[in-house]
Amino acid sequence: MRIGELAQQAGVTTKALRFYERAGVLPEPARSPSGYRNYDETALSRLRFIKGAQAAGLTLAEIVQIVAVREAQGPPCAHVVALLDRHAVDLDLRIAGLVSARDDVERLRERAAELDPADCAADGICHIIPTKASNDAVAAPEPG
Amino acid sequence: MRIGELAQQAGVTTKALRFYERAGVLPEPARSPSGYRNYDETALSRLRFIKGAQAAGLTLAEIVQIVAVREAQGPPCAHVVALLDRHAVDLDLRIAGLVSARDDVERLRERAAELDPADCAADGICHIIPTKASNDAVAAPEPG
DNA sequence: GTAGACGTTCCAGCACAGTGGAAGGTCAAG
DNA sequence: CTTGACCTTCCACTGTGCTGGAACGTCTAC
Repeated sequence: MRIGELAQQAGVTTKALRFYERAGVLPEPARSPSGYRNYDETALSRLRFIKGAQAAGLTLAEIVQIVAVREAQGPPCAHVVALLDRHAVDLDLRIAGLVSARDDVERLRERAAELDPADCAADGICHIIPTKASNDAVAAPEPG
Repeated sequence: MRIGELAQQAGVTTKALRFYERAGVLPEPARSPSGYRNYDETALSRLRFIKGAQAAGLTLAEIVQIVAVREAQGPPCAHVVALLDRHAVDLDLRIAGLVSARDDVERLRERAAELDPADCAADGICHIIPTKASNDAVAAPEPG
């Protein structure tokens, strides 16, 4: 199976396949005498695994790890669960960060509604955006 | 005011200051005869604005826009509000994406608890990760 | 024999906000 | 006069997952 055929069946580009090979997630295939890559069936199931793992949010580096564990010591399930756990924590952190950022933006928009553009001093560029001096006004909108 | 002094007062590195200048968020300062940058007071308030805008999640490119609008047509409040709106939408999208990814990971962990590593076939690498053929098992865990 | 559709390699770039380092100029103090 | 702290410029690199293109080889069909 040539690279273009595999690419089509797997729904990726040939560029991506060569990239996967260099990244170590896809094993180096056999070559024809003229140097063309010659893939077998296992390449397709490997690619399916890669896509599934990516859909689960794993990076290529992590997929390399999983494949290595599988090849070194059999079923990598424990490793995969640990990876998923770490990702869950990471996702929670990032979600919390984004939610907090979203809240900040919301507060800024409320602040904007109360301010008059005419009061906007030139050296502050825009009075909607709090500078360090007035930062606590955003962190605690209603101190009293 | 020399660059090191400004950097210290603003709480950034001199590298960052030169980077801001090249990015266009910080205006080019006057130079001493020997080529040293010579900042005035406005640089500090500009930096405070930059930090505030970054804290609000705006990119340097957007900050450049805001500054340009301010200098071209006065208070950029409407522009800033539009930017904040766009960021709110963007944040919502990204939060939704991450939450969905988090749910996927959670489902995968539940699936892992039900599976026995002994059943893990080699060509799938790890049966916790669903391949395309069994994808709907994850999308709809309880079809019936 | 030649056109065109494939294949190969390597190098560069994207977005983002900087950081690190090299090679050299400047300034104040001792 | 020299040391050391500071300044200047420019180029490369970080992380992530590819993509685009150049320059060239190969295979198939007409």
